[in-house]
Amino acid sequence: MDAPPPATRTRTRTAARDVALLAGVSTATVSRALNNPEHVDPATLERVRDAMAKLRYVPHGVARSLRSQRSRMVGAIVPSFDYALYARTTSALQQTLSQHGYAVVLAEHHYDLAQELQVARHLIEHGVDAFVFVGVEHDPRLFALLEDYGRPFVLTWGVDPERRRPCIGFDNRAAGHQMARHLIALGHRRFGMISAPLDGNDRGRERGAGIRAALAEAGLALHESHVQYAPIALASAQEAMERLLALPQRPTAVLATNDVLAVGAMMACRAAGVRIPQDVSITGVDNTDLGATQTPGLTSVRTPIVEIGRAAAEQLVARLDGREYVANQTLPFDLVFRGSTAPPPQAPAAPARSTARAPRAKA
Amino acid sequence: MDAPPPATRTRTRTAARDVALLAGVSTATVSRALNNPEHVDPATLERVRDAMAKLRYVPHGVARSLRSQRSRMVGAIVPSFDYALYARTTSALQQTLSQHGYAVVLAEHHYDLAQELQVARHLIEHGVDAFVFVGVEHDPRLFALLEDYGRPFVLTWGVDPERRRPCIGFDNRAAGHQMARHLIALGHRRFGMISAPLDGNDRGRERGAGIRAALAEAGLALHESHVQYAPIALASAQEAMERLLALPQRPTAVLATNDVLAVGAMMACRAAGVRIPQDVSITGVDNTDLGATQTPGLTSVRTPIVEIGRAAAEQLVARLDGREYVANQTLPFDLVFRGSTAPPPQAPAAPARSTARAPRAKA
DNA sequence: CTGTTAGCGCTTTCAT
DNA sequence: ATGAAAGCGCTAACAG
Repeated sequence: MDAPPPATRTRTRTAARDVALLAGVSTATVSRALNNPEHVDPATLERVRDAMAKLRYVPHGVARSLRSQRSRMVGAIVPSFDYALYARTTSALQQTLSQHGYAVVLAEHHYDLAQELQVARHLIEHGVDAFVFVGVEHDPRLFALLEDYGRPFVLTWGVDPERRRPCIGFDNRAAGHQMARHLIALGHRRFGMISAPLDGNDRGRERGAGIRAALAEAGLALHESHVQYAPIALASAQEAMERLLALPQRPTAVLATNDVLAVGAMMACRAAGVRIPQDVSITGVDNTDLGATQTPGLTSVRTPIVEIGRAAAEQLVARLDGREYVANQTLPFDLVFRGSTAPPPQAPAAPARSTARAPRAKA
Repeated sequence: MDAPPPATRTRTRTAARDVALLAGVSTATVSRALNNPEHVDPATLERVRDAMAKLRYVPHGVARSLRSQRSRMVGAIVPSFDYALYARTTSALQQTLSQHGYAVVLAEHHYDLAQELQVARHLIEHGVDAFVFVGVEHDPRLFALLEDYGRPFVLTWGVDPERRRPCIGFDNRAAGHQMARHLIALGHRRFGMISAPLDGNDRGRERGAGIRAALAEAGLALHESHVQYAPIALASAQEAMERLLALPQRPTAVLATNDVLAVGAMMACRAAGVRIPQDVSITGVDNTDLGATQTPGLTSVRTPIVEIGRAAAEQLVARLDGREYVANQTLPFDLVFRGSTAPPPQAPAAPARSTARAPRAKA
C-alpha cells in the first residue's frame, strides 16, 4: 500500500531549442539534421549531432506528429491473441514495421465487428497512420471511417475475390476444399465438421464453405447435425466433438476449421477411447505447434502466418512513403499430412458413392 | 503492380473549431465539454454534443497529447510473441488498459537487453506515458532513461526481492524448486535439466536456480553435462533432449524451465522410443495448452499469465491518475500434475543417496 | 546552406 | 459558466 506522488512529468525534457543553442544554429537546422541531413553542411551537421549526443536529445515524436501529420504508428486490430496465430502474425508485422521506424499499436475485438469499429475509432484518435485488419469482411462504417480520415489499411488472412480493397492472405475456401478432398480420397464418406462461430469470422466461413463444396462435389451429404459450432477454445471444441461422437451415424472423419478446434476434438476422442486415426480421422487448419505435437500429429494446412505479417508491413510502409505497392497478394498454402488421418475403419477403396463397406487393412 | 497516389491526408479533418462554430461556443468550451463536462452548463453541453455528433467529431489525440503532456499510450515490451505466453499476458494488459482509454504500443526485444533499451527509447520518442517490461533484470541505462523521462513502469513475471522497483509476478525460483521436490518425492535421483538460455532471461535463471537448490538440498548432484541450454523452440529443445538421452547415465527425470522446452523434450522421447513417464519423467513450467494436450499430459506449473497483465494495467492506470497503488505484487502459482511424471523405472522408495536400483512396479 | 516565421489542434490559465 | 489568448515542440515555406 504505497502512497506515491502523482506521476508528474517534471523537468521539461531537452528540446530542439536546447540542441540549437548548444550547436549555435536554429531549430530549423536541428530539424533538418534529423530529417534531411543531406541538406545540411557536413561541418554544421557534425556540430548539431555532437550537441544532440551531449544532451542525449530524443525528438518529441508527438510534436513532430502534430506538425507533420504522420505519427509513424500503425494500428493492428486482431480478433484475439488467445489463439497464438494472430500473435505470430503481429510479431512479424511489428518486426518489419519496426525496421522502418514504425511502432505498432495493438487492439483486439474478440470477433465483434461492432467493437472493431469502436477500437479503430480509438486508434485514429490516438493518431495511427494506417491499419492492419484480420479478415476481408468488416462493418461498412469501418471502411467509411477509414476513408473519412484518409487512413490506408490492409486486410489480411483472406483474399477479396473482387479485389476492391488491399488484401494479403490466402484462399481459405481452397484450404478447406483441399483438406476435404484429402479425406475423400482416403475413402471417407461420413463427415463431421467443427467450425468456429461464423459471426465476424470470414476465414472460418470460407474454410467451411470449401469443405461443404468438396463434399457436395463428391456427392456426399453433410447433414447439419454433423456440423458443430464452437468458440475457438479447447474445452468448447471438446464438447462439440462429444456431440459428434454421440451421433447415431458417427462420422469417420472430422474436419475442424482450425487447429485449436481439431486438438479439442482429439481430446474428446482420447477421453472417449475413440482411436485416432483408426476410428476417426481429424484435420485442422493453420499447422500450429499445438497440432503438430499431438499424438498422433495433426494433419493440417500450413498457412502463411508469418509471411502475412511481413507482407502487410511492407505494403503499408510503401504506401505511407508514397511508393508503389502490390495491393492484392494471394500467398500459397499447403497440406501437411500427419498421423491423424487415415482411411476409415471399413474403407471402400473403390470410388463408391454410397457408404459402401469393404474391409481393408490400414497402413 | 498498382501505381497509387501517395498516401496523403487530404481534406483537413473536422476539428474542435468546427464543433465550436456549429454550437456557437468557443473551442475552450468544446474542450471542457469533453474533459470537464461538469463545468459546462447543461444546455450548452447538449448543443456541443449535438454538434460533435453531427460532425462526427473525433478529437485529435496527438494535439491533445502535445498540450497535455499525456498520450494515454502504454508501451509493452516483451521478449517475444512466438512463445504464446507473453501474447496472452499482453492481451490481458491491453483489454484492461483499453477499458481506461489507454492504447498499447507493442514491441519485442528477442531476449536482447540492449535492444530492449533501444526499443524503449523509440517508444518514448513515440510518446508513450508508461511501460510494462518482462523480467526484473534490465540494462541499468534503461532505468536511467525511464527516470530521465519520468516514465512510470512496472516489471512483470518476476519479483524483486529487495522491492526496489514496482514488480508484478511470482517466485520463479520457488516454482522450479517445488517441481524438483515433486520429482524427488517420486523417487527420482538422476536428473536432467533443459533450460532457456540465461542471457536476458531472469525467469529462466531463477527457475533453474530453484531446481538446482532443491536437488542440492536433497544431496543430489546435477552434473553440468546433464544441463542443456536451448533457445525456446521445439526443435532446439528436441535436440537438447537427444543429447540428454545419449548420456551414459541417462536421467530418469528431466526438468524443463518452460512448457515449450518440455514438449520439445517429449518429441525427442517419442522419436527415440523412450516412454513417458515409464522411462523418463518430464516437467515444464507455465501450464500452456501446448503441454496440457500432450499424450501424456505435461506436469507443469500454472503461472498467473493473465493476472499479471491485468494487475500491471491496473497499477499503471492508478499511477498515471495519481492514485494509490500496490507497487509489489507476488501472485500465487501451483503445480498441475499430469501423466508425464511418475516414479523412476527402478524406484528406490527409500531415501537412498546413491543411484540405488531396487526393482519396483509402477502405477 | 541556413534562419525566420507561422502554425499543426488542442488545453489551459486568466479574465470576465 | 464561458471566451480570449498563449503555447506544447516541432517542421514547412519562404527568404536570403
